[in-house]
Amino acid sequence: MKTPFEKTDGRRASRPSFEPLATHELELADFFVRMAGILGVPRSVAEIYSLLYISIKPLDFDLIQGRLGMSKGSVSQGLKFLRDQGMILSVKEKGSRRELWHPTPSLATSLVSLLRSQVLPALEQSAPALQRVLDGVQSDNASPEVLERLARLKRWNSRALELFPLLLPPPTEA
Amino acid sequence: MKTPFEKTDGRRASRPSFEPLATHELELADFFVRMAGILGVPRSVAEIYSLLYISIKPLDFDLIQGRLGMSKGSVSQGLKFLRDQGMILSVKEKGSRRELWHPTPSLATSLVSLLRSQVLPALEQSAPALQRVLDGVQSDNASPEVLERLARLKRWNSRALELFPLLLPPPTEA
DNA sequence: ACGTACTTTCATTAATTTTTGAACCTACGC
DNA sequence: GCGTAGGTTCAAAAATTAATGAAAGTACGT
Repeated sequence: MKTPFEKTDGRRASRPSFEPLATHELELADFFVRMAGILGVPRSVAEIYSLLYISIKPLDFDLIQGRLGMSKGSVSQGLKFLRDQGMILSVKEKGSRRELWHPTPSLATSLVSLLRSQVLPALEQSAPALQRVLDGVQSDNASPEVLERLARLKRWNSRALELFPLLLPPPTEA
Repeated sequence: MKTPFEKTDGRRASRPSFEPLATHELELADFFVRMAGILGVPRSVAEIYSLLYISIKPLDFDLIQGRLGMSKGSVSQGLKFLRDQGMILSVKEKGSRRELWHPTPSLATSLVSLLRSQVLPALEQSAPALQRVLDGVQSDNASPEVLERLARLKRWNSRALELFPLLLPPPTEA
């Protein structure tokens, strides 16, 4: 029987201990947490990304969990989110089934995909809705001012919808 | 003595009744709520703005509260938020101390101010933090790759910080 | 200058979001 | 093929954020 993480003093098999985060690691995490907050991404996800971002080598599940002191569930969900957004990639050492995670080369691309996934659906749903609002107002108590406001809103929405695919091409790259 | 809102049946002075929202009003509210959600602005605030946006004339506190069916506190805080962001303005009919609210002419300007208030503080705090992270990593276990990543991050941050005031001039206009 | 119409404040409650962890998969190395 | 390392799920708990409303200002019309 194998004790998975033998302490170096050899006294007893126990849960492995991980380095607590260093000052600069905490500070980078802060940065990512703040930025993520603006986009409504939970702190745990930002912390995971931050750790991978500042790490020399790809990191495995247990190390992430251990160093950040978070639950298995959070690590699993956080990695899933980052993976789905194309923000991280995994490699495997051969002979091990364990995945090792590292950030994708382009953070820019990642952020763009994140924005896209947040904003595009809202824009898309809005186009027909705004038209219906315009119709509703017209049959109602139409005032030139309000009509103009709403028309402008609709124009914006259309333009944004056209521009988006140009600025932020859908996932096609490594 | 004046009963401010006499019911039409004339039986008793009671709390006034307000029109429930029409379909197109609900739909516009939906739109604003969704957009606001992206920026982390609470639903109640978006609803208030939406109502003012689709209204022909400036609206008073009680009408907003009544038609949206929300508490005094929420209306007060919502109006405060929108006012602070420069998204709404008030007028007064003379002889009344009641404020009547309407959206500022430029929604573009408003949104920009909103973004500014969310993003700028984060960017500002980050600049020195990122420098400290770089220093920390250098003294630590410096790897060219990680250094490059962090340097790039810092460059981004600086550029964003420079660009922001150009794109989004601080509140100076009507 | 008073009284009250109108608004704000803020402690409490409600709603929502995030995290946890134990049970449950699943596929790989043996 | 079996046993388990490695990971996922998801219902429940914890944390965070938003809404409420009674009490407390404030300033305006008289």
